[in-house]
Amino acid sequence: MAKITQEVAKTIYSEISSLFPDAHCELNYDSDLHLLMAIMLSAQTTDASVNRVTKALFEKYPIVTDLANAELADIEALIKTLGLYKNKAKNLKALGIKIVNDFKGFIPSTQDDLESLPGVGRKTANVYLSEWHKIPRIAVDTHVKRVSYRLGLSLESDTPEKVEIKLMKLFPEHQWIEIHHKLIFFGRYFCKAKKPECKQCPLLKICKKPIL
DNA sequence: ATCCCGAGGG
DNA sequence: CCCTCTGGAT
Repeated sequence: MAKITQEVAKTIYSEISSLFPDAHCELNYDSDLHLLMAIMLSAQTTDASVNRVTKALFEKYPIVTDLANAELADIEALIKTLGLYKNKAKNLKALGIKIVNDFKGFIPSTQDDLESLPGVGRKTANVYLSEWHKIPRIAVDTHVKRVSYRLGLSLESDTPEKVEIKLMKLFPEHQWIEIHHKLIFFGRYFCKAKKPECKQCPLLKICKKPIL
């Protein structure tokens, strides 16, 4: 039973690798702080929308003390075109203050410390750790969750953390960082929520929920 | 379980 | 109009 699933995982890896050989993080950033900010802003929002506001945001707040001293209204104005912008603005400033006060101005590098920051949960911490520190993680977002369910790797009722654990058992650790990006690209551009490209999908035979 | 919450696509 | 987009806090 578990053996069969491992074979399936191998097929999935090979097929989506062919579709998206160079899947990668599509958020723009130029420092660890700015990466963390961009990931936080990307909640329930497309990366393209985030990239549209971060250029000006990063110019106004180059380092963490700038963010800690920011006027809330200024941050809000800069990210107003994003969903959930009031929460995100409040969290950004509070995150800056906490990093200055509790972490000597350095972005923390452990899961627990990252998740202690306002607006940073498991998913955001996972993305940050794998993207900046290259620590193997599989962040489960809406795309990964949907694709995993459709391909029969997880249940629809599974929490993101459960999906994450199942995927970590399925794929070897050295593939975690890239499989995360490949699943994202596959979900974003191919196995889309609304109009998935099922007719041309190389994984149609595996899929539990084909829409034809 | 519910709230937050704008842009883009269909 | 409706749904979706790399969620987190209460």
